[in-house]
Amino acid sequence: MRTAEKAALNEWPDPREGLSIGQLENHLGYFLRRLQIWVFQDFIQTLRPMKVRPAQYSVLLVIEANSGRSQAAIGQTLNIERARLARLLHELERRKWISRRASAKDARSHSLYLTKDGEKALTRIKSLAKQHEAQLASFIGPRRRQQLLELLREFG
Amino acid sequence: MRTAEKAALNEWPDPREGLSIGQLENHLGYFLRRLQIWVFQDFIQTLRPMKVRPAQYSVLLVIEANSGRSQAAIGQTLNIERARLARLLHELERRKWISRRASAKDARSHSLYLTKDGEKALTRIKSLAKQHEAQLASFIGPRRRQQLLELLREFG
DNA sequence: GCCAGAATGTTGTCATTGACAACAATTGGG
DNA sequence: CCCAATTGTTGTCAATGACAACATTCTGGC
Repeated sequence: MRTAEKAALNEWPDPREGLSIGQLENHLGYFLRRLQIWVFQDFIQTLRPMKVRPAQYSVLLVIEANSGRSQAAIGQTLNIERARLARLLHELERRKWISRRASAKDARSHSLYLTKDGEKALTRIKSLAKQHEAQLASFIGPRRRQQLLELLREFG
Repeated sequence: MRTAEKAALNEWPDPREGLSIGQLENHLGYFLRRLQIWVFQDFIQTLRPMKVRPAQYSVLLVIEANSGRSQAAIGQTLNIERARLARLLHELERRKWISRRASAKDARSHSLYLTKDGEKALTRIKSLAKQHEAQLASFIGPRRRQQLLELLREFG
């Protein structure tokens, strides 16, 4: 029997801290969350010079890739609720990284754009994000990172 | 070029909502978080009859697997901060699922045990958790679930 | 063209979570 | 014995998700 199978059947107490995690061993959500927390904390640390958090970063990238779209469209793409996105955008606007113009087609909605400042900031931000992704690769192994990415990408 | 590679290079706009997620396509953390949110929401929904949330569930399983250990030990195992764990345990104690006794060895610490009620509840809870895990497998595919579990387990 | 219902963005509120600090009681090393 | 560290508790703050109410605007059926 291989190592992974033994662990899956929980034949060993996990030696870490001397405590076993019991049947958590078989819950994908547990491990998913642990890694996700590690990744986000590393992201936040690495991007600290620009004071950008993951949600803000995702909004900036989606605006960059879809210039002029509405808040509703951005929010649906990222699964960010209207109210929360409105407040996120206020902050990005306060920092002069994005601008919102009244849409020509629909007076209810705002078209979102990166400003020149925003583009400049995003260049630096992407460079830090790249560094973060490299740290992640070195933590979990570049090959495993790639495998995980491919397995997960199909549910975006 | 294969589909995954095309997507990785962002040659297509993602047709969902008509918007592209831009360079998020290459961020493991983004996909990790999306799936993690799906998993936790399904867990919370499925366990609603018992009103148990993921953190509570993980604490119950670890106490079950490590009867009599201290809050500090449980907290370190699950990466739950002291203050938060204290409040989690108050709630579980209020529901009469766990008991805390003064430790014989160290008067500062509390030994944690499941009560009879707790064991009974945990049986039902585990059955719902099993149902949740089956739903997850049918959502992402049993094979992919197993692959992800094995890839992630090495960082518990 | 008109009106009811839907969509859009804004603001307010609430519950959960993570992080941190302060504190009392207790332990352990020197 | 004394001082630093540990344990558990409580309080506070910031970030987040969820939800409701609201004004404005659009859309579809008539």
